[in-house]
Amino acid sequence: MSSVELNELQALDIWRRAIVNSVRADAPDLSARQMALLLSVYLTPPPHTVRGLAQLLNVSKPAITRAVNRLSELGMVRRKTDEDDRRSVLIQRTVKGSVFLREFGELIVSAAAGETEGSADGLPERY
Amino acid sequence: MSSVELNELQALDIWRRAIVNSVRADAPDLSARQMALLLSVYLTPPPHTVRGLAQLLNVSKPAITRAVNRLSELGMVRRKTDEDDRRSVLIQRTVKGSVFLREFGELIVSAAAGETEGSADGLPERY
DNA sequence: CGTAAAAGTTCCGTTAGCGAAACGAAGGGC
DNA sequence: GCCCTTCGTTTCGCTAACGGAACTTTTACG
Repeated sequence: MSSVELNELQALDIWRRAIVNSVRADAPDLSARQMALLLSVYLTPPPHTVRGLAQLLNVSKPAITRAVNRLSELGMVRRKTDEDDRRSVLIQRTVKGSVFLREFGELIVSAAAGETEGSADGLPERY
Repeated sequence: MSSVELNELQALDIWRRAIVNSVRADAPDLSARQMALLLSVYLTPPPHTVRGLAQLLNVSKPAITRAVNRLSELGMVRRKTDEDDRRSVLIQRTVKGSVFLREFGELIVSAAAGETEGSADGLPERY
């Protein structure tokens, strides 16, 4: 089961509901880069290094360093030097980050659930 | 048809694919606030005022002004003073914003399409 | 009118982020 | 040991964004 069929408008509207609710709830105002990094760390298999993430996101290494700074200030990610190659820094998950993403996932799910039933609140036909 | 059933992990993974591809494609690095504003302007019925958006997103009016500044520099949104109440400024859609969101919608749709088929590239079971 | 309210912007000091270049620390080859 | 590469961070000058107070313009109300 669990088929995932969407047209663009539905998809965008789900995205809108989720992100609007997240902003309303006063969640940290993460940039697209920061969010992409966070999700990559949590949803793709480790290890995650600065250079790997820079390559994955097609962004400079300093940009990754800064995003990791921000996310680790928020406690959503943690640095650990790789003992097998002490030049490398491993970006690791934290409990706080897991909690944040779980809640964010719930936000998306309920946004998607609200989307199809009735499609209540007058969306425009075009955009 | 077009049932939208998701569990949290699927939802987050779709979100990840979409946002990672967007970042990789060198799309403007919008913050959550900016994205929420953009989507609200395009997907909910007008009129959209600074005041209304501030209330919708639960942020201050200056924060909206700044987000509109950024988005209008990018050409994705336009200001128009309301002739019926010249204190108000209407935030309007633009062609460029429509194009951006259409592409972004396609990104989500293909992220969702790639999600279920095979679920190929080893996601971790937990997060 | 005249004063109050509302709407949006601008100012203030501060903080975060940018790309490019340079840097120190660690590893690999020989 | 030595050199060269790799890895991540730091520095540089600069731009964007922050919250909050103050301000301008416009409207509403006596």
